[in-house]
Amino acid sequence: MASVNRLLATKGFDLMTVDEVAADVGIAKASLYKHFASKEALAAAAMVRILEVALALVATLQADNTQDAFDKLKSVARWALQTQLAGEMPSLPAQNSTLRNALMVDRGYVDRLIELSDRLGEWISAAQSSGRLSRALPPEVVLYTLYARACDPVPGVLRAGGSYDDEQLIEWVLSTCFDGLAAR
Amino acid sequence: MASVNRLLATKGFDLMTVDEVAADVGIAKASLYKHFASKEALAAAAMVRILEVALALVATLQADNTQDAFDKLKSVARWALQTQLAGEMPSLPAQNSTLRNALMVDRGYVDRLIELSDRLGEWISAAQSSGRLSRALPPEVVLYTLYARACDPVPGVLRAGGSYDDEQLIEWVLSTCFDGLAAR
DNA sequence: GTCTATAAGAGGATAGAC
DNA sequence: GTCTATCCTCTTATAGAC
Repeated sequence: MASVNRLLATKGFDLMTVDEVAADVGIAKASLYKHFASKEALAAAAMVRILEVALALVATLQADNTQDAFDKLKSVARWALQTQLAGEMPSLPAQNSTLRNALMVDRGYVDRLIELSDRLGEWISAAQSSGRLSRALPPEVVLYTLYARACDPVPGVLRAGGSYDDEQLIEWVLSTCFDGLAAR
Repeated sequence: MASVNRLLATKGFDLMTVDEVAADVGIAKASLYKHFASKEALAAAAMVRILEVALALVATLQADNTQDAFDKLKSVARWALQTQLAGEMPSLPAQNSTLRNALMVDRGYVDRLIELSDRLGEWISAAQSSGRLSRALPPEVVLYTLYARACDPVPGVLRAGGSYDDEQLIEWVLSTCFDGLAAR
């Protein structure tokens, strides 16, 4: 799973080959196919794994009284960016690819994605009510934006081209996301 | 080129097959290879074409005295989102793939990308000086963020899932980009 | 559960006629 | 410039022994 997540993060689903995964794990490809029915199933398992981690983080944050809903959303976004820079955030396909279809019929994946969306949705509503999150945006728009930013290519590009440390870089990307490009 | 741009936009480079392009154009695959040396060259030509359009837009905006630098950046972003929703914005690969390497040695592509970046960079500096664009962000971060938003998957997802018209949807995405998710 | 070997097919690219 | 036919490599997936 760790190998798959890393390869999925760096190359994406289509460019990741099962041979590569097998080589990285150190077993034969046929052995891998004894555990996973297909390449899609392999990727789906990796996606489920990262969703589990996300759900665990959300559960921890829910018990935290020192942060309000807005801060919690930001904490989740920060974790996503950190995970992405660590090469552990599989980049999911936007609309294309066979993977998308395979994931959408995978109960384990869909159920967890819905659960995560529900939890985040509650925080979005709360943060809009409290006035910290923009009320001009439909909750749907906020949710999809957060999902998209979790796979944002910007941190990777900045790290590759730049002389900034990861900490600084993540704060800037978080700022573009929550504060926007315009001055405040 | 139009076919390639559309296919590149919907499926991405890796999932787009030369057979598909040929079929879409209505000629044999071998005929296509008489005009373009490789699949990479085909995609590069499409990328150059969209960069040309972008540069033309920038040139037009430069002559416009009714908008300041900040507004011009926003206009470019709006055009990018419209083009993307029209299925004419090829989605470039972030860091992975053979395409990236092929593009980076393609003089026609690199020269135009640098020119575009220079033009946008001037507006970014000006907009920061005038105080409309955040001074807390390095110009580099702003530029990469704008490029990334031009290929943002959010508008496509929102359109697929939603009952909003394109106009409204683009304004929301522009808002998340320039104003951020946080309330102002 | 792991392996070697191989099937099956997709897809990039080319040969060579017209 | 366009076509048909073909090559060849890469990749997913399976057969079957140990």
